[in-house]
Amino acid sequence: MEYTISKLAKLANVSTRTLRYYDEINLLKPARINSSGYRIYGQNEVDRLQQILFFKELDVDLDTILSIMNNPNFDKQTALQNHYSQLVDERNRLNQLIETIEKTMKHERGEIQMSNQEKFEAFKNKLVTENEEKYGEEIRGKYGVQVVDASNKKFKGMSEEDYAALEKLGNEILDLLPKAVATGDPTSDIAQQLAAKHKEWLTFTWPSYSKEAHAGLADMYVADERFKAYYDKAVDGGTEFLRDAIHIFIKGN
Amino acid sequence: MEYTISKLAKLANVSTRTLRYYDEINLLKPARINSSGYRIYGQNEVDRLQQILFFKELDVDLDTILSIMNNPNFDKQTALQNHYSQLVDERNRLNQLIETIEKTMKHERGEIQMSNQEKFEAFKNKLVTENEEKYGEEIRGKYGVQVVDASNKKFKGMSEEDYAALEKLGNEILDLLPKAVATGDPTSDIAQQLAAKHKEWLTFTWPSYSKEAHAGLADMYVADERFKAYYDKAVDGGTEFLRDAIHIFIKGN
DNA sequence: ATAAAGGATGACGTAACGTGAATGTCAATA
DNA sequence: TATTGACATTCACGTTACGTCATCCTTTAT
Repeated sequence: MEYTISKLAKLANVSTRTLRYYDEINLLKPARINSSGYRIYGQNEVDRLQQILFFKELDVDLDTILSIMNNPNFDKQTALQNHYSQLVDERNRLNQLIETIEKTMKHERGEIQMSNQEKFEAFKNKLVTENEEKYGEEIRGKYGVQVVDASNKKFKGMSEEDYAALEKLGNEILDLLPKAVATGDPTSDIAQQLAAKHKEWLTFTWPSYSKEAHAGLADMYVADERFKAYYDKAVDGGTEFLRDAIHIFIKGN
Repeated sequence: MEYTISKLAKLANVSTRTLRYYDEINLLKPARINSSGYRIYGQNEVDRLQQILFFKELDVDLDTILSIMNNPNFDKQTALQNHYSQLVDERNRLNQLIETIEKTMKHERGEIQMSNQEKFEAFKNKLVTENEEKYGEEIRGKYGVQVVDASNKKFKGMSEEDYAALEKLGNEILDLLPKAVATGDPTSDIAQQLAAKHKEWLTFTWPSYSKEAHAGLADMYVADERFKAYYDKAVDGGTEFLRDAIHIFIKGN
């Protein structure tokens, strides 16, 4: 059986360019050249190509393959051994890399976690501070001056306008809350408006808004007497209602 | 702290060519160029280079590193994830290769084993043939004509001179054996000379001499009545003595 | 007869530098 | 002060294993 270059290429699943290149570097010469200058390959060449591709599979470079195939006394066993060691080394290197990346990713996730945690704590402290400003000494006595001062510092970055807008939003929420509770339905338009406004208010100081965090905060309102007092002061049962409205809100958005 | 190109190169353990290349592809520009056209790097550049090298460690290509470093909103976590998957894939590929090589090596060792086994069988047959020539019909009856003929063919490659030399060695061994036995000591000089000569004789027809094979052959002499008869004919207890001498010989050589 | 398919030979491009060659600059020494 | 050696600069070619044109020739099918 004789093969033209493209027949052989298809047979072995390589490109014709590859075969011409192998010819060029004397790795695989055609059996003969016909009268039109076409490369013609025979069975020997097919076998040799199979051998070449076998070594290539093993990531042996062509130069080495050339040595292997041209030197009959070439110690194939030793060559394989060497290549084997290289591959194992390479695998070890990869394992190292993979481990490093795993650590890095874990570390970064940890940082994000920590940083979110930190932000959350700071945020909580800030709310405490605000409440404190409104309700005075009794809270300060409970949580100490240091915590409050530290949290104040963390949020000093805000501009006057931002702060004013934030205040406005806060007041709008307090205005809206009794009206929403009056509907008795957390899914009502006005209740959902309330939740939306709360989100707006929240994103003002919380850079990375997420539904989970929003829901968590809503739950925290109910669980923490200080916040409960703040919202319940506007209307009785206001905190629970706000929480329910928020939970419904995040499911629909 | 400012660094010239070679200072930074040494610090980061890269070549100056690498730094010039990074400059060329805008991956790492020097902080400034001094009046003589020298590249001057500062602390920022050191840090950036560390980052670059970190990614390089992870086998990220320079083009991607450039994107990562130039785009501050680049999602590092996702990038690492992607790269991580690639590395794992690559490791899987390597595992495949390693497994294939292991199989191949085992297979080839198997072939060598088999071929050695075959040679051993053939060798044994040859000795039988020689004995047969000396002791005639009774052995031929035991082992059949076919085996003998087949083994004869296998060893026809030997030249006249080789064969003569081999015969001479064989006779020398038979001459030496009674004298060695007379000393009563397998560690004696003459016994060890005997063993050495036996090795010489053996390597004549056995291309791949090994201590283990030599010892194995010695044991076989004692276990196989035909060989035992051959050596014991020269001197009583000669076979066992030869075996002991050989065992001692291979330990000292 | 003509067109499509397949063959051949250049020759450039790739990634990340290594390795000169030719030339300029700086600090120290005879 | 002149020189030397270390260090700097910019070309520019080489490396691997082909991919991808461009240009031209041969075979096969219609």
